[in-house]
Amino acid sequence: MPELPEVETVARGLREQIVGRKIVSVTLRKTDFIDDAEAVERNLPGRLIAAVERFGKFLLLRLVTVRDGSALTLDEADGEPASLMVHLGMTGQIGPSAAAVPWEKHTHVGFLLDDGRELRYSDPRRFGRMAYLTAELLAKEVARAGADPLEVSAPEFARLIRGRSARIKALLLDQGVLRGVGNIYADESLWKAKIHPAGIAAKLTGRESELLRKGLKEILQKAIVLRGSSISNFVDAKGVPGEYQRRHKAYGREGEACRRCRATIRRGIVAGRSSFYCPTCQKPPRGFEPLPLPVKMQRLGRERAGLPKRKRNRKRTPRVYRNK
DNA sequence: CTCGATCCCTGGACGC
DNA sequence: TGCGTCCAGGGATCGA
Repeated sequence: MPELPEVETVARGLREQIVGRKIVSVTLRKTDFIDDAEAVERNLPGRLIAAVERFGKFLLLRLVTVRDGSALTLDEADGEPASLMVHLGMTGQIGPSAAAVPWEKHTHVGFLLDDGRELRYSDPRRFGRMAYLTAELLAKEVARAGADPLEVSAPEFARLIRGRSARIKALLLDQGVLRGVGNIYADESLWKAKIHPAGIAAKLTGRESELLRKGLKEILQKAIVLRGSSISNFVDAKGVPGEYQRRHKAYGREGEACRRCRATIRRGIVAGRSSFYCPTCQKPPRGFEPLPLPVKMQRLGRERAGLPKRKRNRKRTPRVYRNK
C-alpha cells in the first residue's frame, strides 16, 4: 500500500519519465474516484507537465501552459497555476506505457503524451483519488495536512503529541497530524521506538517521543532508498516492486519471532487497523488484548500452559523461513 | 476531541 | 477444482 516512501518512489520515477511532456488528450473510463472528472478532461489537454512532486501521500503533477513553443514557468503560467493531484489509495498505480498497448482491466484514466506514450492510472479497488487542483484548491489541501515526518523538528513533534488522549498510532496515521504515514511505517516506527501502538500519546515521555520521531524518519528514509514496500501490489512508475518489505520488523509478522528479543509478534486492532507489535519490547497498556494467534501460527507453543506436549514421532523437517 | 461503525471496492486467502 | 465467505485498508462521514 502506498505510503510516503512508495509515493516518493513513484514521484521520482515519474519525474524522470514525464517531466517536460505535454498532455495531448485525456481518456476516462471509471471516474467515481475523481473529484471533478470534467475539470480533468477539460483542463489537462494542451498543458505541459513542469514538475512532479510528492506532498504526504499525494502526487502532484504541476502543470503549465505552453505558448509559442516555450514553456512558461509555474509563476508565469498563463492562467492559474494548477496541478493534477493523484492519491494512490490502496491499489493505485501510475506510469507511462506505449499508447498502442491495450488498457488493463482496471485502468481508468489515460493521458496521451506528445511523445506517443500514455500516462495511465490503474486502481482495482478505486480507493485512490484524483483531482484537478487550482492554486486555491491545492492551498486547501495543504492547509489541512499535518507536518512532514521527514522534516518535523523535535519540539514540533512533541507539540503534536502533547496533551492528546488518542492512541499514539491513531495520531501517526492521522494525515492532519503527520502527512504520509500509513499502517506499515506506523507499526515499524513504534516497534523501533519500543512503544506500543495502543499507548496513549500524552503518556509518552519526552525521550520516547524523540525516539519515535527519529525512528520514523530513519525508517522512512531507508524505505525510500529501497524504493518502498511491496506488500500488496505496489510497483513504482516503471512497474518495479520495492524491497523494504524484507526489512519489516513488525508489520505482517504475526506469529514470527521478534528480531530483538525472539518473542512472538502479535497482532491487535488499534485505531481500527491491524497492528503488529512485540508484546515484550512494546509493553501493551493495561487491558489491551491481542487477537488470538491463528491456529496455524501456533507452532511450537511449548510454553502454553495446560496443553499436552507435542508428539515427536515425525521426522524433523528442515526449517523454512518464509519470505512474505 | 476521540472512539467505533459503516461505506467505498476487488483480489486473494481460506475453509469446506 | 470450485464456490462462498472473510478480510485487507486510506479516508470520509456520522453518531455516541
